[in-house]
Amino acid sequence: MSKPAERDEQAVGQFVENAAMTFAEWGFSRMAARVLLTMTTSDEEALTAADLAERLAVSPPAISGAVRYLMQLGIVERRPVPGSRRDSYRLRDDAWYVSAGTIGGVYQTLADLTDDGVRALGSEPSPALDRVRDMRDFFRFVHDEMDGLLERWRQSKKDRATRDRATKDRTDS
Amino acid sequence: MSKPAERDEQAVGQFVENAAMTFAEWGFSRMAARVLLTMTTSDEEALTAADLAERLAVSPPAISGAVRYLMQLGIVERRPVPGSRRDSYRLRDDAWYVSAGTIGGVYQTLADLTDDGVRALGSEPSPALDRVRDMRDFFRFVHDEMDGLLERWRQSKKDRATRDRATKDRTDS
DNA sequence: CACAGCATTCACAACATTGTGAAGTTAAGG
DNA sequence: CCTTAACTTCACAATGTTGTGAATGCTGTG
Repeated sequence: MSKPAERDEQAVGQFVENAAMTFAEWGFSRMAARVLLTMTTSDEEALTAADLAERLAVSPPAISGAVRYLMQLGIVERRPVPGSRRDSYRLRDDAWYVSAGTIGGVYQTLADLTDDGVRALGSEPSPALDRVRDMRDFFRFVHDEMDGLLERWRQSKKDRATRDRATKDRTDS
Repeated sequence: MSKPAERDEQAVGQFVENAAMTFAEWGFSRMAARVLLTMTTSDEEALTAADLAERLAVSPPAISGAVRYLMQLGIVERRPVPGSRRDSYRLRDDAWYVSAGTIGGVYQTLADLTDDGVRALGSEPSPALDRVRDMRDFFRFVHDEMDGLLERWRQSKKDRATRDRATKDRTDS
């Protein structure tokens, strides 16, 4: 058995920044993305605002805004630290599942919005009406598919967990 | 039978701007979104850059950048106008299908990026490793699901078209 | 082959975004 | 009840983004 590779702190930092920037390009708040990735890559169960501020070398207000954003998306939970005035922040176990659901809600918004467009175009047949109806239907379709997709993801994750546990059990024996 | 509702130009304009802004919030280039929606809601098969510039009250360079963006995503096609030096731009029929595929590619990028994170964390078991692996698997999963989802959309659209044609045929008879 | 008509590129200016420092607010502990 | 430690709000400054006008390049046509 080869010796296990160790955590490469510099590479982890690069990954955090790279992934955060890719998220940001997608409309995700930049600082929130950096906070999210920092939390994802740290072994601590929960981090305080001060921890995050230090690791990212930014000021507390920046953290304040970022965690509010993340909490609104349901990705992060706030917990008071017993015996201290600090709050700590913890990633929800099902963070990706939840955030995907939230993001999926955008398709509903888009579908509703597009329905306004359908109405604005009148009932007379026209190429524009065809296109906008198609657009609306597409958004509705994707929204409807989202539920099934997330359910399959959860199932797939559960299967993997079961398999891994079985492997571990064999190893233990 | 009630008289058919007519196209409400003002409402259409509002829809264009609303939808464009929603797209923009999602990382879509603002002007590109306005161009896309304008094309979607116009009855003409194709529009020239000048048409677009006039309808949106912006300068030609803005259109230039926007259509390049849209062409890169495979949403729009450029066609020379016969008998003129102008180019015209046309929405692809399968615009939503194609663009969704392109956007789906982001999940591949994210999965690859996250795989770097997995490597950076080393092979020693740790909470961080679990989380980042989970993240990578999620992106992979969504990417893999995308194909099936788009196939189902295409099928659903085809079914609808068939049904509509049947309805029309009955009406015609 | 020169000109006319578009599209594009470039530098810039207006605008929006985002993180900082300082002041304000809340709550725990002496 | 006052002090202190944390989080938050606010105004501002730095920065990045985005569309404009002027200049440039390209292409078809007479």
